[in-house]
Amino acid sequence: MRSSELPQVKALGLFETMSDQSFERLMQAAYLQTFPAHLTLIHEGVTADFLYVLVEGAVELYAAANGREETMAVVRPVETFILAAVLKDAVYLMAARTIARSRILLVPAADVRLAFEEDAAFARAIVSELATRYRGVVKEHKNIKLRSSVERLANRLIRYEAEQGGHGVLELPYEKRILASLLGMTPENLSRALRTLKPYGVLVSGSTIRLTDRKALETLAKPSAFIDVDAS
Amino acid sequence: MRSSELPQVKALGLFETMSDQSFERLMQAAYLQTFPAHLTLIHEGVTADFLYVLVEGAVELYAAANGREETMAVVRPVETFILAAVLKDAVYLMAARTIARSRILLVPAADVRLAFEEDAAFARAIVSELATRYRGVVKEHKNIKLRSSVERLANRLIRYEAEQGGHGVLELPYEKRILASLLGMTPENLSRALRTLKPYGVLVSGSTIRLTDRKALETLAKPSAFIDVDAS
DNA sequence: AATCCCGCTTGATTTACATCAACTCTCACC
DNA sequence: GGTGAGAGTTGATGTAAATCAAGCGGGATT
Repeated sequence: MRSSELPQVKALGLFETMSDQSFERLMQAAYLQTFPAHLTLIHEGVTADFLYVLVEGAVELYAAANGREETMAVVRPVETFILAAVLKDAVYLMAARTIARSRILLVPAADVRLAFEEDAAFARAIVSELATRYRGVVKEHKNIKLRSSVERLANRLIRYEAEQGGHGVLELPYEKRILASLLGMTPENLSRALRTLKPYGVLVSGSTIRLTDRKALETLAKPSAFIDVDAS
Repeated sequence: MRSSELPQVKALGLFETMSDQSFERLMQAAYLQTFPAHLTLIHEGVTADFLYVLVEGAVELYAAANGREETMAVVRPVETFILAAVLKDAVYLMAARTIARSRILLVPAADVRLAFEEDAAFARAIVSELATRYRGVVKEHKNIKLRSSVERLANRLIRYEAEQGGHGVLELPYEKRILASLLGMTPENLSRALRTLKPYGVLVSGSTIRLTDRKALETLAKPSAFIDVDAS
């Protein structure tokens, strides 16, 4: 694999500390591929053959049961996904599909496990990454169990606004129906929840949202470092 | 630390492959302590100073926000808890309290991180453990997002019955109010949910439950290897 | 420009679950 | 052996959110 995206991949927390040699070898086994939007990349229950690195685009991780389907997470570039299944040589617990046209690096699972054995720095990075992801899911789980849907939405808006520069404006990074599912609600309810937030200074115009009263919104949302913050 | 429980601890997936020397050193830094029931061991938001190994008893992991409090998991012997926080040298995301009188091994976090650096087998075991835990939370998250409370209860009963030998009888391993919170419902609703399961052969007598119609119960519960099974 | 499609919104209704309140039962404790 | 506290149950009621059903509006297709 040769490409201009390589430096971005190497810059990822997971890869940046590993030796250049190991990284080189790992990348030689990898494929960079472009997928159209709305293509299913991974099916639930299939053995994990690749570690995926999303270089460009957007990918939705989802799960289905009982005829229902819910979005579990949305992956944005540059980020890896389904690391745990690869390490355990197990079956994917979530399915994945592209939201938009995406450039994705596919690293064979066996090579990842080999590099883990041979490069101590990579092993350390993997542990750090896994622990962070673990904590991320725990936070998401707390989010669902402890907050109402309006509170979840409010906190999500606050987070997006901060990620996008903190200028009081935010752009929803994907369709509202996906956001709704991610927040554990129906599209209809997301629509209503946004209107509920209007008195708290949330002005919606399509996928652009302005927050004009942070104080009020935060009073409602009660953001918490133990639920909302991404890092560590 | 010297005690008759040491072999049980060494037998844990996390420790069994590590060198005797590293294990010895780790245990020398550790304390074995007995705590009474209903004692809070860990507060949310405090820096992780110890890796905990529950040797005997039962521990509830819970989280609070918005004046609400929910059980996130129940730890049973012999098992470790809050490994991710220890590895990241971060703050606990969940609080912990004993459900019953418990014997707990406290391993200083710094020693765990040191052993991780020095013992490659231990590093491997940690990755495996973390990945398994990660997948466990993902499953729990799917459980909450994709199933109704009655379905969650039905699957939980099926799981307990299997764990306890598959003889059609199971003992609830802790109080119903904790089970209710773990399943994301109120105690009142757990009570009612158990009654709605009566036509499916669920006979309740205190904390003892008999399952007399597995077929019917499974038809309702639709257990899934990607949500319910513990291993990998 | 007309048409279709699909995401989104809005309103009406239903449903699952929480809350509130009262009562029973068990068990620890004096 | 009586008393009180807390777990569990049951019933009545309230509420958040899902479902059902139209309709709107913007973008792609022809």
